[in-house]
Amino acid sequence: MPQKTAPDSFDAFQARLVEVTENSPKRLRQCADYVARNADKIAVSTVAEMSRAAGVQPSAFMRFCQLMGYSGYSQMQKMFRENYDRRWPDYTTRLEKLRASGDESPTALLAEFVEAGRSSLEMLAGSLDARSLETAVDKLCAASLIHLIGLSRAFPVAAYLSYTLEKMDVPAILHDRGGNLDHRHAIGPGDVLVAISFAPYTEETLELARFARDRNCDVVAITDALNSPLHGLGAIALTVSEADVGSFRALSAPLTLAISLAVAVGSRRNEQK
Amino acid sequence: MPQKTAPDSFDAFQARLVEVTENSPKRLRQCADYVARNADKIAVSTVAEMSRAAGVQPSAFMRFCQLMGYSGYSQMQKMFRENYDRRWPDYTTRLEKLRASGDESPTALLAEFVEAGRSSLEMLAGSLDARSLETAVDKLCAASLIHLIGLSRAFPVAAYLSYTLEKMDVPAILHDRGGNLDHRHAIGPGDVLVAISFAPYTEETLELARFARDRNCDVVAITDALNSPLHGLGAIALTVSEADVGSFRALSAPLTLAISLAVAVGSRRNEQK
DNA sequence: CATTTTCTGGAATATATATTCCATTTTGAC
DNA sequence: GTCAAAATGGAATATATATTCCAGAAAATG
Repeated sequence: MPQKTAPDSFDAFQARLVEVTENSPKRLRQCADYVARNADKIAVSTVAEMSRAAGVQPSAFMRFCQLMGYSGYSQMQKMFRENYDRRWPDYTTRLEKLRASGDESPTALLAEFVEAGRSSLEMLAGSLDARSLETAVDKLCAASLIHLIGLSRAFPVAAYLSYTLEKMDVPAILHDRGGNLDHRHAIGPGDVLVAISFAPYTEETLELARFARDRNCDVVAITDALNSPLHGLGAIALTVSEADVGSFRALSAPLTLAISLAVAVGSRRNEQK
Repeated sequence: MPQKTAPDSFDAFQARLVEVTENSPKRLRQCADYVARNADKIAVSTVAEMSRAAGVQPSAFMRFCQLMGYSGYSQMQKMFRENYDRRWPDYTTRLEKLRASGDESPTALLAEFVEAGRSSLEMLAGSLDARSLETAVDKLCAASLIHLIGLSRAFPVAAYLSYTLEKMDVPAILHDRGGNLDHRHAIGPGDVLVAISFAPYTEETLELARFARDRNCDVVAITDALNSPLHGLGAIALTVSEADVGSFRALSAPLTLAISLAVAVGSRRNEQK
């Protein structure tokens, strides 16, 4: 099986990995998938550690190494140790370099956004009100149907919530205005609306939130500032601010909040069943 | 002398190293000097290799380790391997621990996702290939029309790209499969496709990428692992991996990459006008 | 459904590597 | 220069780790 010559560069390794993944039995593919995500760990880990992390037996991992064209784990690891040098420089120096390379370059820009994202996440962890989060989870667990709305810049957050909830078998509907169709009358008693909006606040989102409130449905708001109009509706507000680069903002913090919310709700609901 | 507790951080290690160097016999100092210059090699080398490189016997190197406060080379190496990469103790096991300890509160979960997001961003800055990013920006600046596709979990990223590009007056179309309508024949010569997909890779995304390639359009791929099928298409690949919590992943890193890309393209195009 | 082939897990073994030990050499003090 | 103390190198041993092997399970084939 391991007729081909062993990949001796990172690129060759990558190419072979793609081939291998295509049609391989379950365990081998598990190895390939794990390795694809964690290739850098090979240099400093034992087969035992790698196989455990990949969720397979050491012997299965050995077979994977052979499939990749190596005589065994040791030979594969050797390749990584030899190429290990400057491939993954440490974060701080890398970031400085990225920034130094001129304001307008894409890498400098990336460095800025990475920094902004990191500090936004820090703020999120530090300042989100734990009690509001608890309440939001409680309400969403009790809901018969969860409605989601988020337009313009907030749309990716709403879409991701929709994806995650569906994956966890939690009934949820995304009001995405596709075809300019309205589904507001699907909002019934016992339902909860999650409304997501950042400045400048989309009127349609606010309006749906008002509609839900008038029908005595709870509203959970994911928004960006204390003066957001969503606060005025008596919504359970989760406030999350995102640092900006120039006038642009990534969505790291709101998305992280969203997935935490979804997973918390999903796992609690599935336990109750 | 080696009664002190073993240094468990790089700084502590360094401090101890200085002490040790001061008044030590010849061979031990040789070890200290070599290690001072090549500390990073410890994680991936054996005692034999280290001692040979330092010009001493393995046994001398062992004595050096003990002088440093460790029980032996293995313990010292362990410290370096653990600090080698900050995302180590992987999140799956941490979540298991968290669950085992009964702390299943949404706040704890949020903390996990925040941590995962922060380290993903760190990885993004540390490992993204600057040249690929440059090439991607060049191609996208030259494109007459930019096509975007990303389905399932990748959809929020595609949607956000679409939003940002439009805001910056860059002509772009999101192939979102709404109404199950296809728009592939809108892809013309001189256009570029940005295909976004994460495991498990969506067949429709791959297919559109193949279609674009067959029409001689460049494809920029935002994907998550080395074995992504998008690599096989000769696409300009931007690989970004996201740490997971349990089996869930937020999108902080891919989204940050996406907005950097969009802003870089947008501002360069607007300059050129 | 029976039969062959492939795949899998775990235990047994081989190998590499770390670690200790001790005879010999060097160093420093008187 | 002699003696004691410290340092050194290399061989012997212990330990960790990789690797192989095989019996049983699962899939594929006819």
